[in-house]
Amino acid sequence: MAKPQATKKPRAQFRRATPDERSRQLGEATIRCIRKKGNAGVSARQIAAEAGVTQGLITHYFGEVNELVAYAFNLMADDILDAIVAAAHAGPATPQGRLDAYIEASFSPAIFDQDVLRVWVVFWGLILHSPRMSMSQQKEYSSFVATIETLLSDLAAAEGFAIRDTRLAAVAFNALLDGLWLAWCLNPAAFQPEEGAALCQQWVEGLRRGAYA
Amino acid sequence: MAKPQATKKPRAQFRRATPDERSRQLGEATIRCIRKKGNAGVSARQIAAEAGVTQGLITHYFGEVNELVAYAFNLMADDILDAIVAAAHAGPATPQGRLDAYIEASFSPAIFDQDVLRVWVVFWGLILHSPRMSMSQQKEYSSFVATIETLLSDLAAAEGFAIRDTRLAAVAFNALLDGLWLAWCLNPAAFQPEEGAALCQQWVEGLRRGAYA
DNA sequence: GACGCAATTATACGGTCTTATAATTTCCTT
DNA sequence: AAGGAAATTATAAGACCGTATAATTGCGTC
Repeated sequence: MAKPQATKKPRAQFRRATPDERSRQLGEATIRCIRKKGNAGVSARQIAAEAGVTQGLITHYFGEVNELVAYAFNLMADDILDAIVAAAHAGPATPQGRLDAYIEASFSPAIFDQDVLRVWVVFWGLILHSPRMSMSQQKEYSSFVATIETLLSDLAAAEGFAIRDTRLAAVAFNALLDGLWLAWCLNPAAFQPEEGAALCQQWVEGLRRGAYA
Repeated sequence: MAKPQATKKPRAQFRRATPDERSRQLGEATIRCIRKKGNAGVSARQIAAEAGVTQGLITHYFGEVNELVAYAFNLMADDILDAIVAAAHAGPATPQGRLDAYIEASFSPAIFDQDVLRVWVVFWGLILHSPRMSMSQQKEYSSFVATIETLLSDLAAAEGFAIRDTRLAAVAFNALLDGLWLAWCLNPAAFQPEEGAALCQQWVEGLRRGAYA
């Protein structure tokens, strides 16, 4: 038996890409891996395979896997906030209309989605263990609360009711949204998305009636 | 150099235990491992070492690690619910008093604790991937909501205000609690625990004022 | 069109993981 | 006090993982 000319093994062809292209490609592959397998999907090998490249690229661009995951977190959080804010601005140009649109967008299938929570739970786990991730989270959280704060404050001004501490009210509203999202994703039988949206509206009704004054 | 009499290696002594003892011992070791390292702490080797036994016992009693983790989840969830319910019953024997005590207990350092969330995040991740864990979660969730539902319904009866759907109101209240817990643990600078409790009280005030009628 | 640098692939090493299996010990029963 | 079933330990096999290093190739530049 002779294996004559195969002295050198063939090597895969590849295409060079810019750092931005590769980073985003790897970041999106990371999110897809986590969507599919949760924590079990976070591995340099799997992510590289999902992106169609070799593991070395992760080391090359991010040094270690955690750094790539942190990048993916920012990518996804920004996308979600952008989508919700865009939805809010696309609604009727009144404080009430924008807040309604914000709520509606939060309960839309793109976000009220088990797969999305699956990704988020992995991020939470990392935030609790990595100062690097924690810093990113604080930034993203502030953006969410600030956005809600503006919506609530505009509504209060338009309708003439008082809120003692708008920032805290926004914290509560955001917590209610996240809590409903979490509960529904873990157990979709607990309530209907529309019921969740109604509960948010009722929270706002409490605000109107001076419960937070 | 001679190693004369050591033909047979010594074997560790051990004590037989009842299935209940061992299960609980392993379950508690599991929780300690997760508290310390999150997902990274979920491994048969580490848990067995933490419990001071060998890995074989986990296979012997639980078959696979996931089954042990599900057991640990039930253990911890029951403990927490019991603690909060006990606190509620220890408060003044009025609807208002019990609800206040429930809120206060929820924001106590034993629960409003990063380490506790760290454990919970791991459980959430598993719930989203394992039907077995999901069933446990649904049971625990129902217990929490039912408890709150009773508290709210008693309060409404005592004070004479209306709630259209008490179950949904309880879902919202629970979501608010979980959302605040999550936000604070991920970012303790976001607000003070007392501020969180106040936000819950204000939610109840909205209930009183008929926002959920 | 050849050159050379950086992007990318390929490969190897040491470690931990899960599960399975065999050997040993405890303790209940008689 | 002896015997035996079940609990427990010990060990091994095979897979994956993260990181480091060397080899190759794409592609801008001269």
